Amino acid sequence: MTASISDVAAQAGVSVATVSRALRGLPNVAPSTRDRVLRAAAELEYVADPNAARLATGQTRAIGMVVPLFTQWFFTQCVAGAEAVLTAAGYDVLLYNVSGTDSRERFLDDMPFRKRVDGIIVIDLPLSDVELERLGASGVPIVTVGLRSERFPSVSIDNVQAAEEACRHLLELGHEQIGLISNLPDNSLNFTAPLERRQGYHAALEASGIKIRPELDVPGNFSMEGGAEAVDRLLALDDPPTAAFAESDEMAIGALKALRDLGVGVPEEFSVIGFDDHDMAEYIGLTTVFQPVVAQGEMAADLLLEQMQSADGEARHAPQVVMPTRLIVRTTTGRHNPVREPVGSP
Amino acid sequence: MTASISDVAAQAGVSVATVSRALRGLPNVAPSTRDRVLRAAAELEYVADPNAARLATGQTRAIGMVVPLFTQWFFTQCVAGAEAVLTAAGYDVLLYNVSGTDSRERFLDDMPFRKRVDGIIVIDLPLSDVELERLGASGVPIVTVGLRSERFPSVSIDNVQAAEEACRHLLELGHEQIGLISNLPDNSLNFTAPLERRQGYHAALEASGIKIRPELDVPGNFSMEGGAEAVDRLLALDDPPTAAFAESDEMAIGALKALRDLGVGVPEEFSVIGFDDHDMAEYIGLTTVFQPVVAQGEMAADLLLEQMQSADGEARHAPQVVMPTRLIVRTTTGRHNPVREPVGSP
DNA sequence: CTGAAAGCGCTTACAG
DNA sequence: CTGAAAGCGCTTACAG
Repeated sequence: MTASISDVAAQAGVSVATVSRALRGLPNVAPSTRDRVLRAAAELEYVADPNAARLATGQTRAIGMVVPLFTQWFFTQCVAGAEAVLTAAGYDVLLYNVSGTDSRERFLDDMPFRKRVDGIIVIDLPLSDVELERLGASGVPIVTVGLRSERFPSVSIDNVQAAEEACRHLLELGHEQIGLISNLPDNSLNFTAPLERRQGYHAALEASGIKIRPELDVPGNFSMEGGAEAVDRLLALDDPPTAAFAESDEMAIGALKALRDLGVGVPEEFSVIGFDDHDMAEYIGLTTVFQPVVAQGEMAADLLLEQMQSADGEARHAPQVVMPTRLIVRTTTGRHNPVREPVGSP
Repeated sequence: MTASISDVAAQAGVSVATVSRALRGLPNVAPSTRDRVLRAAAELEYVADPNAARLATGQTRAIGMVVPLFTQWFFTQCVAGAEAVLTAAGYDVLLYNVSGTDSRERFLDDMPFRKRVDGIIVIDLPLSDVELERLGASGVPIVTVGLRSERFPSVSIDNVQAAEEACRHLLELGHEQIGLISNLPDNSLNFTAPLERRQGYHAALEASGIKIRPELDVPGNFSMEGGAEAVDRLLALDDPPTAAFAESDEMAIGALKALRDLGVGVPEEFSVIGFDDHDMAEYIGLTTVFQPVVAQGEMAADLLLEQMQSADGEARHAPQVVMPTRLIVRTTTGRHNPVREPVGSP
């Protein structure tokens, strides 16, 4: 029903080989025959069947983006960045939404991207060494974002240092009891970001000679709801903190809501700092640490394209790109102000 | 390098036809040979090349999602909904990000999805009748979300009525001068939602016998930034409104920020209502009108799957699903309170 | 500069 | 229940 290459060949009075060459802009086609072919193709509204081309060449001209839970802000932004450069380079982009531990297992077992794409970008999926090895054995070029490994090129940020900077900001404002709002209690998916950010939190406190109180480390599930619950928990403590570092802006926003509901003034009575610089952070006045998200996606796509070029042949080197972060102070953090202490206390 | 069907056939000692049947679970394969084939496939880590299957069957088992600007909340949620049902049904999902008028033209001209997918879901891309006809002529099943037409199945909401309800809420609170924060000044992409929501705004005011003041209708670009600018504009008016209806929550959030910066109390001095029930609306206390976004995506996927079933054959009927919305009152709207009027004025 | 032909890896009547 | 063979629509040496 729809035109194939032989229809075009017939219409133009040439062979299919010539049509193929002419349409793809290959050299060694007489200008006049190229014209004839182009005209015939246009008349027939011909589009080449990519599947036939894929079969013949072994290249799919498609790449897969694997993300856990792509409705989260970080992932959508990152995918958008990658998508833009991939599309510009003429690639189709396939979405693999790998959320939950079972779909994760299935993905790793089946590796459904094989023979479907020329490469994949894995965003923030934590992978053990043997899992990395398995993926690598599939033969498809991979770049990871968030996760660093020797095995594949990656793009990420320095979570430890960024988190440390966030906490130092709180310390400099005079806070000593600082809550940490982190991931799920079990971190069943084993994300690395929470681990590293926690490490930065510890480093900052220790550098200030402040004792770590484990009860100040509460789960926030990387969601707004979780952030709100975390605050409830922190403020129910006997000796509650005066500030909190939330490992994502979404959790910070949840925290802010809980504080509002509780009637706790921000930042007069409690300071909150987030992580990401979510689009909304500016509008909410949230102090946070900025990370370039779209740019990480773009960079990942660049790395993948590059890696696919040199896929066969020369020794693989796997560049590890670390992008800069920076503290952005807005209005949810302020000086520690022991207004609630009994007047006249030491 | 990677195993093909004939490798499996050799390993199992059967023909490729039998391998094909066995692996796809077709009937008429002896249990013992099926076992043998399965074992051989597992040993060789065989995966069928989908491109070959596509070529042979003419079915791609892939569907395309075309979205303008998918970093916006609405689109990501909607895509997530559709993606989940499509993936569950065994389809690959391709992303077509059609943002900007030029990429829109290119998309409509080339229809790059032809021969690549079995169907597409078009989210909120406004299309003229001739454009719809062109898309339809491509022969690929289509369902639209947001846009209603006789031509294709669609899922949408009643924007007019929903917007009317939002404005009625403001009117019932005593507001008479109500700003409308809408799309771009030119609406160059010709989205239908802003048109319909504006219509609802007009209807509500007219029903209350309130005169429409065109200067209260300001562009907000469906972004937070635009929402903030819109408020600046409204409050610079000689006779400023006391409330505003923003056609999206993102614009409403921008508006809220501008009001905060201006030191205008919400809702004591100014009320704001949004549209969408964005994930964050609850956390911000934003009064808004809820629309089911993920569910619209899911429904679109269901309709598409259904439509693809009956693609050839019986007369096409194009169901138009309209999903319910509802007002959610939170804390950004309140009674009109003419506190700023000079005391003792009539 | 151009064409005939093989081949990519599947699926699917058609026979048996 | 199974196999031989044609065919899907391209690309790519190989000849000329």
